[in-house]
Amino acid sequence: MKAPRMTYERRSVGIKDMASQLGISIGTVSRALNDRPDVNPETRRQVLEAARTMGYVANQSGRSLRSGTTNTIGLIIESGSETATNSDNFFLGLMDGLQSTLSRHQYDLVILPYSFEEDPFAYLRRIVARRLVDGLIITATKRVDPRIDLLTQARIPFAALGRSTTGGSHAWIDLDFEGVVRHGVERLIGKGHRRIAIGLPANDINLGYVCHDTYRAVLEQNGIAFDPGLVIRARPSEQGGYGVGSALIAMTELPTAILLVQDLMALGLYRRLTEHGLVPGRDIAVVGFREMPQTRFLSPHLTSFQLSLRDLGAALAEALLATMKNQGSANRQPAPGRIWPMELIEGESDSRLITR
Amino acid sequence: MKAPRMTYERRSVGIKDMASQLGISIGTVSRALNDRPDVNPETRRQVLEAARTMGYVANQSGRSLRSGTTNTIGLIIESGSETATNSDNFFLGLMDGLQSTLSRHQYDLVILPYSFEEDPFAYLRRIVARRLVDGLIITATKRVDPRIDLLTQARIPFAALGRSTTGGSHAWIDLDFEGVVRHGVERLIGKGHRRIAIGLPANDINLGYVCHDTYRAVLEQNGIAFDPGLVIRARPSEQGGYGVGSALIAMTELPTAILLVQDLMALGLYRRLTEHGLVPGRDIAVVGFREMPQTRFLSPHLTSFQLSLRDLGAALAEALLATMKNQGSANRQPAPGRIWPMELIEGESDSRLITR
DNA sequence: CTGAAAGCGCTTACAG
DNA sequence: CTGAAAGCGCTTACAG
Repeated sequence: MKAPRMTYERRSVGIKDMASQLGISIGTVSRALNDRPDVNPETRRQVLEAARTMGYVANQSGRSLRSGTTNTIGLIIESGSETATNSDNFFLGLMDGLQSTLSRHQYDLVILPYSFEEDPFAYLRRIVARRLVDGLIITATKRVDPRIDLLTQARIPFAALGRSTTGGSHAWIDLDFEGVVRHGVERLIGKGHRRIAIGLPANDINLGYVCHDTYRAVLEQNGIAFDPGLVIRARPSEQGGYGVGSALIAMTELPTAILLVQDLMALGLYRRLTEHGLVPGRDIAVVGFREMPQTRFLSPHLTSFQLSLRDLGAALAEALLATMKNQGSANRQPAPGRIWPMELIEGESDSRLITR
Repeated sequence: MKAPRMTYERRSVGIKDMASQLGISIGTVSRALNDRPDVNPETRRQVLEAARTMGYVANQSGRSLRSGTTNTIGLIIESGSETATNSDNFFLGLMDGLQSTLSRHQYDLVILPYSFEEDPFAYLRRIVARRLVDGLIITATKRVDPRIDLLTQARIPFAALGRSTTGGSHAWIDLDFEGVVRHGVERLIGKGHRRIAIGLPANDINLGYVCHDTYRAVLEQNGIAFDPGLVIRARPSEQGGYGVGSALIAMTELPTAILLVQDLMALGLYRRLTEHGLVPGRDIAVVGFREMPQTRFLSPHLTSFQLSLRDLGAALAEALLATMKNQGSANRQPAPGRIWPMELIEGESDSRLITR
């Protein structure tokens, strides 16, 4: 009543092959391979040698089924959406940092993309139920995000890129939007600007609030009246930045400065200003958000903020690994959230004094 | 001698829970869930209902171990390298097309990133041996690529993005570099250009050959002597394009036109030309390679070639699925290679007549 | 149409 | 230090 071998053609060398080749039991092979202490050094040597020559690597399904772990961490990202298409090199940089840190801890990274047409919650539920991964990094975290409750309940260790009001003690890292807005606005005020506009992405409510509030607070702390007309919301893309440019031009009086809180907007803004005969840095001071390959070539050089995506990825990986270690222990520590600092890089887009 | 449950905390509902809840055997539960024909419709209904309410999804490891398949397709990409950082939205677009086609065939897509510091061959070998996926898409295919032999030997179905001289009958799709060069050069000749430079990526030998040969052939077919001094090799990035600009400027006589066979080069070239007081389209005709978000904003609009990344991803998925179906059947068809056409989009960067 | 049972490839507590 | 054996969660040929 032996079930037929379904995978005959693709059969690769298994632990039994190793054992019979070496004339020892599969248990010993397994122990040697998994660095158990109680193995004769010579036996271990032979096993490792045989694994190398026979090309043996443990079948992950067998291993996972038995041990309950997959040694795999998943990074969940949205594919195909406008945001994703534009966030492009952000994720590739992040992946690199995640990857290098995780592999040092014997974890593999897999990226799990869900289409923007799909329900992110349903997708995540499937991933969780299938037990594909030991831990997860979620991105595009929403202000209210049911995925956080799902993962907490399922007791899957995870770390979130982005703050949320959902949940309470999960690990997260978010970019320092307050810091960017505060630093940017204070810098412009310091250079004598009083009419300072701000360009915000229209898509993410949480980020929008954070930036808006900080912007207003910094102005008022400096005795400048908040003018809601100077808050411009646009899509998080070059196109959005172009729209920000149009909005500026349409104002009865052009602000002397603008701060953008989305990386790609600067491209469209520069283009719109140039089309209109305005020169960034001469006619209006511009401070951008994140320095990236595309903005590095803007002329005049854009003053903006820098972060190491690789380091951010590494920090996310560390946060997740800490959660996983913590999960096992008796007295759980609440996982801390963390604000990721960004460093101002001075360009010439806001260096000149502008008076009107 | 029962092994202790290691995964107590994270235990989720399994097939046994379903069976005991419904008062039937696990075999019947499995059959109902897997759409076997020989199940009482009412039983099936109850099972599906219970799966929904209890949140049951089959554990992938159990399933894989038994069936020998994972229902997962892997896309292998390099993370962290210069190429990857710049290829950015290319992969996100591709993923979207792969994803949507694969999910229609009940496959999940996972992205398997390897660090540029890692040996791609060793990485692939591990993936293969662990039996993580049922099929693979490999990218950044080299002219001579040992990965192809590895996968062929291991009998893992795969499709390659990019041509190779390695292997013979595997599925692959490559962009139509000949077509782009032929079309681009002929177009420029048609507009009266005789001194036409070409900017090629310095990194990929195969692509370099293909483009170089086509460039030369088209020129000679049109009675124009090939001048090796007009072939400029540079890194596949904005920086590289900037260097191409410098090389042009350094020539004793500026060519009247240039064709770039890498998408990002146009950005750097525009910048370098502008810095030097030259206007693309007025002082030198420029034809770019692939239209992408970053080049869409160049002024004057860049004449370049367009492709749908989503469609390309879908085609790669189809090619892989055909291979997988084929693998089982008795008389194997050789999997065909395919050249992916790109469509010229007219801009103003090469519309004006330039005489010197 | 359904149940009982084998077995996929591993890891590991236990006995020696 | 090693072997024999149980069992992780499934799928499926077989018997009824």
